[in-house]
Amino acid sequence: MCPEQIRDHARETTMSEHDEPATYDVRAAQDKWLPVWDRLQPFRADDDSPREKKYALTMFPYPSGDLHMGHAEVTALHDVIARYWWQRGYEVLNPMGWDSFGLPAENAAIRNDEHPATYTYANIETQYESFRRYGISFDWSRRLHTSDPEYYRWTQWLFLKFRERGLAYRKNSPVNWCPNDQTVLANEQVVDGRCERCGAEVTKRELTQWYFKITEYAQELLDELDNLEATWPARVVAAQRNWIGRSEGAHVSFAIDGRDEPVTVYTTRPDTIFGTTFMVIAVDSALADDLVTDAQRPAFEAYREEIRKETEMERLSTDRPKTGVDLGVTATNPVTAEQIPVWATDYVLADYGTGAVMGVPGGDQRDWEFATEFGLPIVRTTQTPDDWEGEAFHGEGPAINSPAPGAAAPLDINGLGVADAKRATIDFLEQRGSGTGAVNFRLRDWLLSRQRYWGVPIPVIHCAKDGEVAVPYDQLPLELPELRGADLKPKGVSPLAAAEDWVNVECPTCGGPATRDSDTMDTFVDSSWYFLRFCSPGYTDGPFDVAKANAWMAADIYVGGVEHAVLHLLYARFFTKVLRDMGMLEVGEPFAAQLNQGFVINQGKKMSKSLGNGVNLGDQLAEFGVDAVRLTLVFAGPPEDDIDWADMSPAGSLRFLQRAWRLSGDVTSAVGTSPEGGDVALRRVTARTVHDAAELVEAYRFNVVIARVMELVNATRKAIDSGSGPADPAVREAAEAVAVLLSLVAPYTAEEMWERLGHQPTVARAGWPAVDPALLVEESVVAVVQIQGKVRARLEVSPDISEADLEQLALADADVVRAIDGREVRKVIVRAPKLVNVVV
RNA sequence: GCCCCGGUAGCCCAACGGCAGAGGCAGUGGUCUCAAACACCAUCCAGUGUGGGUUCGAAUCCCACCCGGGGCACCA
Repeated sequence: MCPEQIRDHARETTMSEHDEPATYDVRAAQDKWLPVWDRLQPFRADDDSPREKKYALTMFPYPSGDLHMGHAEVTALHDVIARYWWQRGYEVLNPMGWDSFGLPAENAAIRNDEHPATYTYANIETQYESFRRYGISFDWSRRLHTSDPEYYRWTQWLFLKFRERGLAYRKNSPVNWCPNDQTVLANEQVVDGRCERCGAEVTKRELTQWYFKITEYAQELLDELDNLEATWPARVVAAQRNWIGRSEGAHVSFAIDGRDEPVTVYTTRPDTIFGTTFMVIAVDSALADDLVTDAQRPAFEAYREEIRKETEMERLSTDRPKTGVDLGVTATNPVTAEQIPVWATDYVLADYGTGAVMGVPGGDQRDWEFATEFGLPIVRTTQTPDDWEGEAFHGEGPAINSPAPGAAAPLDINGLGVADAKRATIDFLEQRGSGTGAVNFRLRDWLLSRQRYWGVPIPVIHCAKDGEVAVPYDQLPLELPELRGADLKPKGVSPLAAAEDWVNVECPTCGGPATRDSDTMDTFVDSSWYFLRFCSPGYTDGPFDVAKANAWMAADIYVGGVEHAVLHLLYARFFTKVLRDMGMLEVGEPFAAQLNQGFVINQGKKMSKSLGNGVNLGDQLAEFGVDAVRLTLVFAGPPEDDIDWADMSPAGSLRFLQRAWRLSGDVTSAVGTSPEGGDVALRRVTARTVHDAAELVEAYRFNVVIARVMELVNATRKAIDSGSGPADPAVREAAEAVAVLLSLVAPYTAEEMWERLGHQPTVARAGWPAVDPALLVEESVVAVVQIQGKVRARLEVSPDISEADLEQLALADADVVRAIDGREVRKVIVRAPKLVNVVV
């Protein structure tokens, strides 16, 4: 298609014979209503409103370039809910801001030899203008940016408060390192051994870093998911449960030959302890280093060196042979008193449990492979099923060899099922003082230090004499030094460390020479509390006004991408719980309900530059207008499903909007005319549509709402053209309902309709149409008569017909009599007023 | 391997355990036009992934399997 042939749908205005425009000018409408809305400020949330409050939250974006299809989809869906609440008479808080710290700005700054703020704030302005034209009902007076000093001042304040409570601490440990971005990564940011952001293979480094003690809240974070199950997407709840990864088992102490301290292992299967034929320790743990004998040290260190060179990718591949080194010491099985060898290996993780595991090859496949590799004995402790052909068996079955036949042991669990055997073993260990029941979590503490510039400086000073010293609260915000371009190039240490004027300071305690912490915070810290700041964005006496936060929180809906299922959502939940424990919040969960939108894809594939299948939002908006694009995204299907743009028809959406708009021009009755006495059939459709639309919006079934509005438009069109005519007050009632319902998704079209119907702006605050309950009851319904489940007749009956009357009527019907054909009626099921089923 | 979600016309999607179709896209036929595009009007189209079960009656509930999407995974 050559460019001249591309039709300009949005601008097109055709005239009918009566000089009555058949379509309205989409672009002119956009230009016309934006200033009106600016003047009316219909979506400004009033903290002191007597109306019931609703908090409609959608994930704030990172300012990279202009808005794209993904932003368009999530905000269009979100806006249906926010605008619906306004129409229903709630006071709605619907704020927006930017998550404006982060790596892309820093990389752009290096590329262009400029300050990251230049890129950041230019993009924010671009996105802000696009959002405005896109007509989302945001309260712009509450706009915030996490990179503003007046915002990150409070991020630093919260960090210091967390630190005072022992929830922010430094420790030295092997951490995930992205060699490309030259910074550490949280566990959550490593996906399949690669950096979530850039895809580089992640390696390990031994570093001293800041952590948030999220593990202290692991149990509560898990427990509260039960209460969120009804209102959060199942996949998010499942993902968080998986990530927290609670397991129940026992700590068991093994005495070590020639060492005072025993070694404690964590196991989920204490009942298999009789099958423990060796012990394995994480090779990269301090414990392994401590246990190894002088004779074995050279072999151990060589092995450890070999392992350190591996990337995460290599370590995670499960199909390679097991490796390890004998540490040269022996441990004593506390139940059998047997001496077993102690090995170091890389298949045991240093930072989970105790970093040491009892090797039970009969019950654990990894141990089986290790035992096979090194010729260690294998003892089964659970009876395998008759048809078992596998190796290690971890299923249900009676305990065997516990103890082995003929062997003497102070404990005997033979014959017990797994659960009973576990309990008996733990009881025994507890009595002996060599073990205890224990719970473990997969969740690790949250590594928050980043060796980059464009983030929140960690407000701590390191002094040779006083150690870690907090920057005094009255010196916050601790602002970033002015660095740009080449200063920001990744060097493996934070660029802040090289800013000598900034990093060298006097110790606040002793006045001696000291240095600032040169790392910045993970940007997930910024987004863990922004929804609280929105409740009082200008507040200067704390991160937020406690009374206002308590008035608005929790958010009644949080709309956003499922890619944040564990990261952001888990961190935000953690922050909320800590703030509650600090007495600053009443709620312990930030998001009462949640909705995840799907992706916008094209031709069955994710949009990408390399595939060349990207759909540009700006082009779509220019061609079809804001309303048609929004309508297309909302109508496409259930919100959580992916939308394939190739299957969609924004032109069809625009056609529908024009059809709807045309109704408003056809209405001839005066504004304010009572619908009483209007065509009852149409009034019923209107009432039913308005009534059902409310339920459908609340169930997030926006696509069905649109379908129902289309039906209403069709019914109204018919009434005008071939029914009661344009002067019927029922037609006005219907057209006005269409305008209000459309205001949830097509604000410009709805406003045009509302004006043409003789009303003042803005339709967005017109209020939900009143529904006469009498109109929801049908005058007559069609009852279906089935013979053997097949429909044989239809009867028009009153909706409140009795079952007996309906049965009688059905059996008397000529078609029914013919269908029964003299056979004996064995049973008649009657479901008045809809159905009769005759069984013969 | 374990756990979640989903399979309905050519396509996107509807359907309190009760007539499989609400809406849209595409298609087809008309109206308009010198002709076409746009627009408008009309119309065609499946028995619900497979196999069992429960029920008077199953797209819907239960079981198994297949396919697709997602989460966790050397976490002891």
